[in-house]
Amino acid sequence: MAQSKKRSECPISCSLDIWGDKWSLLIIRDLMFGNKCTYGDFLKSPEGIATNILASRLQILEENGIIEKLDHPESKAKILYKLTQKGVDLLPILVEIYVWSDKYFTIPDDIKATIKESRKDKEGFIKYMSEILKSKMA
Amino acid sequence: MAQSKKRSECPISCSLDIWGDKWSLLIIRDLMFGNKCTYGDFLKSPEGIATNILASRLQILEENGIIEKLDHPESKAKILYKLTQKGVDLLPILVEIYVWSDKYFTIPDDIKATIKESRKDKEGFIKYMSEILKSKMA
DNA sequence: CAATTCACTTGCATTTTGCAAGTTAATTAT
DNA sequence: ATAATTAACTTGCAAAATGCAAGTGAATTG
Repeated sequence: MAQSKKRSECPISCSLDIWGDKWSLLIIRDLMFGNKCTYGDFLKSPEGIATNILASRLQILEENGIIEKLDHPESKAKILYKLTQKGVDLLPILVEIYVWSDKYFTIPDDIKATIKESRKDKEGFIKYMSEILKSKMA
Repeated sequence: MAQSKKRSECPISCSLDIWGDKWSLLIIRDLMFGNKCTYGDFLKSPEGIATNILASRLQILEENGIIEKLDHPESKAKILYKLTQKGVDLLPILVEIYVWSDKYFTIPDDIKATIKESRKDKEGFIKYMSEILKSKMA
């Protein structure tokens, strides 16, 4: 089920082999900014990912070391998904996607404010967010 | 054939609706860094995109204002594809993908050198590359 | 003016996606 | 204690997207 084989040695291509689809970065977005960390959380996102697709993406992301599965502190029935450092390091990419979107799309106001924030001091924002995400990392 | 409808108002989601697949960013990479600008050029890239997929992606990218089609100065049989400003503005995203890849993949040496370059002065590199790309813009 | 190049298009098999309906273990409600 | 609910998946199947090979037609080259 893993990402079968890479198409070339190109870093862009290798990256897309892992998370270059319509869903993976949304899961990562949810983990980064959405305060979501369970299977059920991801299902609730407005895009409406199908359950089987979610399971398959989570597996690929885990196999590639972007996320990991942990026991949920509240319940044995739940699984806690979290970003690894490799996953957290995708943050600058997501930030640049936000910045690009901000230039070319109409963006919901709350997100727009955060983007504006991040643009003022991109490095600072990324460091700040990374710290928050790391602190969530058990 | 256009990107039918957006899944949510989220900028990440809207962005992925346009170029969130395994091929679009490779075409954009070729236009940015590969000195490629024709249909035949894109076909020659090592990943081996199928002709019908290439046609479909080019159409979607054009419909979304990322690229445009121009008469090729050398021949009426050729079409010149180029990035619009909206396309050029994807550069920071590509750069961050390179930077991430550099940390987690083994990267071909020539690309590695350019990434190292870009990391030294990210803003400068992006400005410099943008100028080059703009100058290619007829 | 015949062969080649260029940018596609078409047909079809394979793969992936999307949807609905399970399944199983853990938890909560009675 | 047990019944209903929740959580994280899995399964089956239809629909859509992808990949491959073989065209097509206009422009260009030999």
